[in-house]
Amino acid sequence: MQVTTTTNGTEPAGTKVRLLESATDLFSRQGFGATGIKAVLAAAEAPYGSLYHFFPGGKQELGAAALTYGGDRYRTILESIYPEGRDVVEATTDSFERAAQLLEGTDFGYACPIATIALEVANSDEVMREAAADAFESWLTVLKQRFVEAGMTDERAREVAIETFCLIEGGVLLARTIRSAEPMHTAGRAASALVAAGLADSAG
Amino acid sequence: MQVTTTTNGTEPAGTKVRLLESATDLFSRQGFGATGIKAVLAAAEAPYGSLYHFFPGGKQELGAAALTYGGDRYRTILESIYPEGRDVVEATTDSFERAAQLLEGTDFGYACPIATIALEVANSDEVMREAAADAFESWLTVLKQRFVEAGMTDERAREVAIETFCLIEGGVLLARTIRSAEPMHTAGRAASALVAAGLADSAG
DNA sequence: GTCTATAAAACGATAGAC
DNA sequence: GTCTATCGTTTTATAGAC
Repeated sequence: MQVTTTTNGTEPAGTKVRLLESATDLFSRQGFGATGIKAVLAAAEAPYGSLYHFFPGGKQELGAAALTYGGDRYRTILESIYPEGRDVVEATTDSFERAAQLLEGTDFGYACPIATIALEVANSDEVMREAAADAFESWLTVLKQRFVEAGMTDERAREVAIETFCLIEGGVLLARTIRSAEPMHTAGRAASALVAAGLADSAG
Repeated sequence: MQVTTTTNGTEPAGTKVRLLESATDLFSRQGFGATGIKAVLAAAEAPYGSLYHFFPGGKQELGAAALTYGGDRYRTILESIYPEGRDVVEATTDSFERAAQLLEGTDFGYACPIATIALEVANSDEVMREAAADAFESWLTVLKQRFVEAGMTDERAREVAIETFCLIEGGVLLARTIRSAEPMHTAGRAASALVAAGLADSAG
């Protein structure tokens, strides 16, 4: 009787989740290629062989699973920042301010769980690239849905979702590199303005 | 009599430049950690030891030099897209369309020469992080200068420069990951609108 | 079923031949 | 001054002990 199909078990699931959390954290902050599986195992306080037990496909399978895991986690956060009914301009401003605080609070160590890895594997690993693409699309879907509920057309809502995404990802990249939260504040104001413009256009 | 101080020499400089070009290309598309120096040397058709001859500091020095080299090259391109006197809204639209065409023309292999590496080293290699930061700041300076010349205040010009940067970098990240030029077109329209808004505000 | 000890390969770096 | 052959380490992956 196999119980390794779900991660909802009582005891044996713990190691797998710790592995995913460590992998998401290390891969996103140091890069996928630069992080050895040994470092992931050490951070998760897991024995060597457990990686190949939970992820028979080795580092690639762990990488793809970490992208899915990190993508799901941030989607949940996004849904909590944009609860149904909340003013979307306000929520947008809030999401950038939160990211800015997180960056400053972690000495600019906070990183997008997907971006670093996505840029590395976009042209070299199709399996991982698709996992990253699915994660990004799930975020865009959440944003689009909220914008539609706020009154935008489907087409306009997707555009504004993409604009918001680009500003936050570009902001994190610049903020981490120059070690300043300035880009997050600036990008946040621009995103809020674009969301407001999208609402105004659709309201005609 | 040493002639290794400049890269302008007749024959011996060729290898160094080829090394920098290969490094910039491979590091930005596959990642710094995932790319071995052997692969860089092979792409540059340079013998093994030449790397340590031109870059005694090894891989780190090559990485930092590649960031400076790639940063300078794109700054030159940026200056050609935003020549003095050209309408900055038009130039902004143009820069995103060019990036979109480049992405489609290279099967989404085109990548920012800095972004991938910057995300990898932002929290692990201070020397390379500073090289990446200098490159980004040099691009922002070009944009800001053109925006000031077009009539924006210093403060507003830097803000709009940052917004444009974030949209293009976020756009390239998303486009490469989902293998579609859609984000570049969408981000381009948003950037042009933000530049136009910046001009209108300053003209107020 | 869980983990440790080992193997084969690739890495960055260097010493020394030309 | 230019390059090749080699060193020691670290990497991923596996085979087999418990």
